Amino acid sequence: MSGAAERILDRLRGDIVSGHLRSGTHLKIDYLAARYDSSHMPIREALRLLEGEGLIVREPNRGARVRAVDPRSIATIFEVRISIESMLARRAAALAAPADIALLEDVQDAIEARSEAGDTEGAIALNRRFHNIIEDIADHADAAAIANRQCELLDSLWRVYGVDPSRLGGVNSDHRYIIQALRDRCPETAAILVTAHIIKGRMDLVRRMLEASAP
Amino acid sequence: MSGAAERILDRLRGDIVSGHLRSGTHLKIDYLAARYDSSHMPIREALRLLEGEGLIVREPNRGARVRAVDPRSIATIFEVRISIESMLARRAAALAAPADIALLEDVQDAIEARSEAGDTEGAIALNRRFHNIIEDIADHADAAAIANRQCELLDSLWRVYGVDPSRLGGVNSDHRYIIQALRDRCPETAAILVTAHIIKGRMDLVRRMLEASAP
DNA sequence: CAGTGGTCTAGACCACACG
DNA sequence: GTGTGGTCTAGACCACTGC
Repeated sequence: MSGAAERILDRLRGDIVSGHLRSGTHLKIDYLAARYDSSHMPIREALRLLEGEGLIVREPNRGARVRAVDPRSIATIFEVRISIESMLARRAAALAAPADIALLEDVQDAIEARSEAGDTEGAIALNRRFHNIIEDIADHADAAAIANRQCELLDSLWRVYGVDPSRLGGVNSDHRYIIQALRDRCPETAAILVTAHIIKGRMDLVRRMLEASAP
Repeated sequence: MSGAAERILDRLRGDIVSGHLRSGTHLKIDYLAARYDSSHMPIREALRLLEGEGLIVREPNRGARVRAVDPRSIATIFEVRISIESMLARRAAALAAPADIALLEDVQDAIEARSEAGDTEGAIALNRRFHNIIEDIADHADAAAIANRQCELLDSLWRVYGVDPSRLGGVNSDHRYIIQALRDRCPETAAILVTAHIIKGRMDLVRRMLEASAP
């Protein structure tokens, strides 16, 4: 990969979540093409992807504007994520085989090892893998694609606002309970646990954002 | 609108849901460009939209193939729709104002008038409007966009397999109960009613598909 | 009417898949 | 290596917005 569109995407996303481009800013195609030294098409592609992540809004014949990255709009983005991921958890609980459970436990062991070693970055990467495995078990590529589209945005936000290390303990506890719900084949339990897990992530992220804006 | 991409999209979707293009068929860009007398870009655009509707699958560097339009894959598409629309119903119940309820009742009156007059086509169009109003009340454009993306596909399927007129009575009954749940501000009730409403639509559609494939 | 967004053409180019 | 998908350039064109 690593085409022009992807490069533009990363730089634009960085400029938006870091606050360098204020919310409401009109993103003009010609300006962006000149700024990033490319033609129209990669710009359109990048804007399309940013719209999918919820970072900009596009109105027909009126172009793209930067969307507010505030707790309120973040909440609506999380709501989509919760709807999809709780459904995936329900499916995963119905479909999980013993080998899937064993794989999840191995990954969770690794996450906790990294946590205790203070390797937050490594723990975050494995955490992503943990949730991808559940999506694989659920065997629903369409829904997983919708859920994952927003992870790029969330990762950017965590990168800007930082992860509170005290958060890791609760995450690991949640994961163990989720694994058990999958092993016990309890779809509703798994859905509720995953929903709570995501909501707690939202609460932590919003708290970090508020702390950063009013120090 | 009415650009080349949209024209290609409609023709491709028609060829797929009507069975003219069998599931698994490899859709080659050059071939489609020649067939529809256009260049690469509108083809890519149409394929991108069809992927969003769930009618084709695309693998990196391997191109697009027609996805099976059978009851099983239809079920997974409906699952996304249920996740999103039940969430929207929950929001709508919390946000609905008296004026919103009055509008819904007006539209529902019109739907029933068309139903009794035998104007199935008109009833279907107003039915779409009914659900769009609920999405507006829910005030969540992102989620509504995801839900609506699949309506084109479902409309095409209903058009091919036909609507059983006996279905209309149940639909109208469901709508009246949904309106009441919104008026009473019962989020969970509204969510359950909408979920059941969509599931019943899926069951009716699948039955029509099975009847058509084994006459 | 000017500015802008959106789409399209025609063709070049690279990466990957498959034989 | 050939075919194909995917991306990109450069520029033309039309539709719509808003002065």
